[in-house]
Amino acid sequence: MAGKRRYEDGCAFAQGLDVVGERWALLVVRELMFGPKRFSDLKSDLTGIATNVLTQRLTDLEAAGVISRRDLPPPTRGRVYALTDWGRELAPVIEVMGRWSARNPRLQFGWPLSVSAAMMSLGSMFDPSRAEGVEAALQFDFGGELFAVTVADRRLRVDPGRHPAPQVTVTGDQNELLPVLYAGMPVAEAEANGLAVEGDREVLRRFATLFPMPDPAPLPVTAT
Amino acid sequence: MAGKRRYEDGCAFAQGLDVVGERWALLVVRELMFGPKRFSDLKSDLTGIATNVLTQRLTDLEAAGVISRRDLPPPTRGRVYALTDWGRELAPVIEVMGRWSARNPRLQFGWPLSVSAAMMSLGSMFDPSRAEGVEAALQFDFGGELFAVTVADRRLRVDPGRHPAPQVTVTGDQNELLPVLYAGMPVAEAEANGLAVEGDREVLRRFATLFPMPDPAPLPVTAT
DNA sequence: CCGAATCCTGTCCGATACTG
DNA sequence: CAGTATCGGACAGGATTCGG
Repeated sequence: MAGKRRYEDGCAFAQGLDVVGERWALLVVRELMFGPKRFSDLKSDLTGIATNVLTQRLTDLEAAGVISRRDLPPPTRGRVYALTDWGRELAPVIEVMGRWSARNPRLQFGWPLSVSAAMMSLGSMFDPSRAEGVEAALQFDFGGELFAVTVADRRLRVDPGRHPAPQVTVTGDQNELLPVLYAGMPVAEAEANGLAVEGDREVLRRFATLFPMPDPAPLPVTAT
Repeated sequence: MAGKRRYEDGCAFAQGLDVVGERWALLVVRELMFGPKRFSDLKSDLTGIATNVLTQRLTDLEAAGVISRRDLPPPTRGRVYALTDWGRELAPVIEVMGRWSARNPRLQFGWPLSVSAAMMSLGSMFDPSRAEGVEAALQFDFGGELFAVTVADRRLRVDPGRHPAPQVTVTGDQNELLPVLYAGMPVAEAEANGLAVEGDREVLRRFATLFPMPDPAPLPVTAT
């Protein structure tokens, strides 16, 4: 419940911060972006979140209309949390802010990304102007979570589930793939690191050129 | 300073939240979007912020490279805070999130908007598809803060300062103009409320059709 | 075992008073 | 004008416990 600390500001943006501006809230949304999850999945994907905080966020986000909870039918007992249509419309917010954050001069590359974070980052970093004439159909399998990724008509699609006709299939840990996309690591090196690539490696290599990293912003002139 | 509570998440988006995800941070950025401001201006435009919190945010945002502080040359004693180039790139983040928030089913219209909030909302709500063939040149004067607003080539520009050749000039309180843009209030009614309109009222009337309000998202099925 | 409620502790926020 | 000092209270973080 909570005493609901709010900005009393007529600005819709500020009222949006009242809904999803609290700590962890947008990360919960990010984790649900590709489909419903259970409490324990959220807890393990959001490393560091406390159970009571997660409970609180789920309660608040449901009350606001951003997510909904559903009880699973037997035999799979349990409940899952899913974005509402309105909640799913936060995807551009996450993508645009992710793109801004890519210029963070203090960006850290050491920490791992969750599967959802890695897949959302594709939409953030995709550059349509580089996709002229590119057609690609990829399937990713990150520990059993499948994604169908398609580039066509200068657009990128990232859908949960199996791809009907992939040209290349990538299986392994998402954190082994990301250096190929964002740091120019050769595909062969990622394979040596444990990533399994089946099919047309050239499609993956070409795909990896569509996600340019922007230059980092300047650090402040720390007069400390 | 401070023990800097951080998500230790490799996701650039999450690291962006580490920079501008704290309470009030993005509202400070919003207030600086059209030019530098002094501490006391920020304090009065952000109704409800405590001075120590504002100090803390300005310190943190400067350390992160989002804003910079400059001491004014004599005779105007004092210092001002300005966005860095990287900080200015947060404009799309605020606009996209503002657009999402416009569908908030609990959106409150009672509270006033600051001048910067009102001007940022134009960029959020502008619909290019409605601006086909529209050319408009407006000047707004909100208590001495001037803005040059231009629609041309299906694009909207909102710049601080005087417009070189306005077709219509609006003077008064920004909160008297907004119902004309977002709630279909007739220009004449806003004038009766105290807004001063000089020049071609038809330009303003046409301008007001470019900012459609989306349907609110459904409220959750409160099964309390 | 999953989802959540309940401690307790530490940090951050909010409001006001005060100072260079 | 531009902050600092102070303090109560709200919220986050972590561990433990409870109910289905």
